[in-house]
Order: sequence, then structure tokens, then C-alpha cells
Amino acid sequence: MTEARVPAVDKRRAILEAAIRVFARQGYHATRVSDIADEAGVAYGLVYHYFRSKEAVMTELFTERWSLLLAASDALYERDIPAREKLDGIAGFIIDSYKHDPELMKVIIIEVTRAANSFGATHLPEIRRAYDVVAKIVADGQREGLYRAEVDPDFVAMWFYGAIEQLLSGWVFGLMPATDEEFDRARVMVVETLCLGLERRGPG
Amino acid sequence: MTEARVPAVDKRRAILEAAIRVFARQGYHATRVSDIADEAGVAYGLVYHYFRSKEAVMTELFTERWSLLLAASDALYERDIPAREKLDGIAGFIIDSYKHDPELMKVIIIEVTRAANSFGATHLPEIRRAYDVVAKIVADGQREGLYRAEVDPDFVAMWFYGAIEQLLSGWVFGLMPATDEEFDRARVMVVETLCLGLERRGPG
DNA sequence: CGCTAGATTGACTGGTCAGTCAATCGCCCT
DNA sequence: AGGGCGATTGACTGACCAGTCAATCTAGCG
Repeated sequence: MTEARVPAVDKRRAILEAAIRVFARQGYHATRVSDIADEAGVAYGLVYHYFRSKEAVMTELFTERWSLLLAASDALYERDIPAREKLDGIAGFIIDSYKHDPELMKVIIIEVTRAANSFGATHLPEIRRAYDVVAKIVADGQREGLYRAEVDPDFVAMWFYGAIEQLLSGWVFGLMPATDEEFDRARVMVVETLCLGLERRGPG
Repeated sequence: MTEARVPAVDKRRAILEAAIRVFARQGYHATRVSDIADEAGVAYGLVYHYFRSKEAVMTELFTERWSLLLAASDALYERDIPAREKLDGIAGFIIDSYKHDPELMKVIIIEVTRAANSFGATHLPEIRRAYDVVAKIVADGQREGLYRAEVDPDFVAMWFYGAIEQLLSGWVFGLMPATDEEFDRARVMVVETLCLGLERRGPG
């Protein structure tokens, strides 16, 4: 009774999801477009009907999720809660994203965020926007006198993301146990240790 | 009057150094073997006289420097100095390596250490060995009661390297100012903030 | 019914490059 | 002088793959 334009099976979506699996399994460079098509159960040419290029597929995967992270970060930043909880919220969002779709996060981290040469270069602006929110949170914390003034907020932002990416990499490659308890433990540990490192010491 | 076998110009070395420049400029995947040969001022085929493959060139670049880091880490670990100084020594070694040959460090970080798919996978064991030294330092610190016992040493090790890699990436891509003062400041900041985050709080 | 337009197919093309190899060079030794 | 051998050369081959395109299919519509 409703939308007449939407096919019973959305092949476009099928292609995107197949791409996640194949990119996660073989890496972007090692996947042929035909691999994506096969995995999606569609003809080779259909990939080019829906996407301009192999790169465009990757870009859509990244942008779709990264924009969620940016939105969540902005929302967190605006809220009237302690800096620490904002950072915890961001760390939590990323880790939840991993819990929710590990393959997609694997692809994003490996092929974009840490791939400073290829997609990392293309998407630098969006990536930096995420860093900037963290830097702003830290800067606010310094202005309120919570955090030591000597540390550069931009530096902390890079640190924060560097640590989280490394963590996810550890899970992705089985260097560290990847259970739900570990996820929560890791999240607490990053934020707690980072904040302890940043906080001004008492009166002494 | 001396070594007869060594040519006046060591072409093998020239190829390695050309490779550093070209890999740094274009990235491993985007460099053709002919680019390396041209940059070295040498015929295409000579690259294959000295190296089994393009990959072998990269591997030699990585292994040569990484083994220095491992040796330095081990030496630092054995010395009878505070944990904090050991960590500072490792951070310092890496940052000095960057100061000494930024292009080589750029290549190692981007193409190996952070390239978990390609060379990162191949060299995982060596990379982990570097992490392990940091983990051992932290574990010792915990045993001595300096550091909080709740944090997982392996986790700290990943964190430490994640942060430093991110820093170097920031310099490499011009996201952060890369001057000698910045290098020293960054080194102090990483180690100081990390240790403050790890240390046990006074009596409370 | 036929018509149109988007969906779908897969064979084919063009360009790229890693790695091979046969030929030549230059140095040293006898 | 001339033989031997590693160093050096660069044209060539074989494989691979992103992207194109003309053909076919399907569904709504008047």
C-alpha cells in the first residue's frame, strides 16, 4: 500500500553491506569490485550503476558512520555535564559503534582513520572535526581550572583518538581479548587514566 | 689499499635511500619500482639485482630501524632507573629517530606500524616486541607499588604507542607544528601525563 | 497491448606494473 | 691478452583489474 519506488530487495544497500564484509576481510586494496558484486549476489555492472567508483563505495561507508560520530560529539559538547563525562560519552560512542558493527569499524579505522595516505588524506577535514570537539572539551576544562594548563588541547585530542584507535586495532587483530566486559573496562580505563593525567593536583 | 669488493658508490644503499624518499612522497602502493630506480639514478633491473621484490626493499627499511628501537628498548629496560625514565627514554628514542630522518619514520609509521593490513600484519611479531617492553616496564612499576594496579599493562603499552604514533602523524601531515621545541615539549607531555594518570594517589 | 525508464547483466577494453631475462659492461686476476 | 664474474642495462611479458557499454529484463502506465 505504500512506497512504490522501493524494490523488494534494496540492491544498493546489499552492495554496501557486502562491501563492508569484503573490505573487512581482505582490505580495500586487495578487494576487486567483482568481489563486492559476488558477495552481494549482483552483477558486476550494477555496482557502477549505484556508485561512481570503488572509492565512492568506501566513502559512503565512512561518511555514513562518521557523521553519526560528529553529531554525537557535538551533542555531548553542548550538554551541561562535566568534561569527564563528555569524553566518556565520546569514547563510549566509538566503542559502542564497534560493538554494534565491528566489521564496519574495522574498515573505517584501518582504511580511513589510520590510512593517512589514501582515504585518511581525502577525509582529513571530517576526521579533524572529531578531534576538534575533544580539544574544545579539554580547553573548557582548563578554563574552569579542572585541568592543568600546560598541556596543549590539540595534543590531548590526538592522544585520545590515538589511544582509542590503537585499542580498537588491538581487538580487531586479536591482540587483546574482545568481550563486552573488556569493552567497558577499556572505556573506563582510557577516560579515567587520561583525566587523572590531566587534572590539576590538589593544593601541593 | 683496502676493501676491493666495495664499489665507490654503493648502489644498493642508493636504492634504499631513494626508496625512502619516494615512499615518503607517494606512499608504498603508489610508487612504481621504476620510480625508485629513477630516483636512485639506476637502471630498473638493478633494483631486482639487489632485492627480491619491491616488498623486500620496504622490509629492509623497516627492519633496519626497528631493530635499533628494540635494542634501545631492551637496554633501557635493563638499566637501573625509574620506570618513568625508561618510558621517557623510549619516547625520546622514537622522537629522535624522527628528528634524525623524518622521511624514514614517516614511511615506517604510515606503511608498517599503522598499516595493519599490509606490512603491519607481516611484521606484527616485531611490532609487538616493542609493545611488550613498555608493558613490562609498567608491570614492574605496579609491582613496586608506584602505579595503580587496576590498569592492564598491555593496555598501557598500546596506549603509549598509539599516542606517539598519532603525534608523529600530526607532524608528518602538518597538523601540528614540527619544531625542535615542539618535539621536546611533546615528549615531556606524553610521558608526564601518562605517568600522572598511572600513579597511585597519595594516602587517600 | 506497446512504450518508456530504470534495473540488471557480463563481456570487453585500456592501461598499469611487478618481475624476467638476455645482452653488455668493467674490473680484476693470471 | 683473455677469461671470468658480478654489476648494470632496459625492453619485454604476463597478469590483473577498474571502469565502460550495449544488450536484456521488468514494471508501471495510458
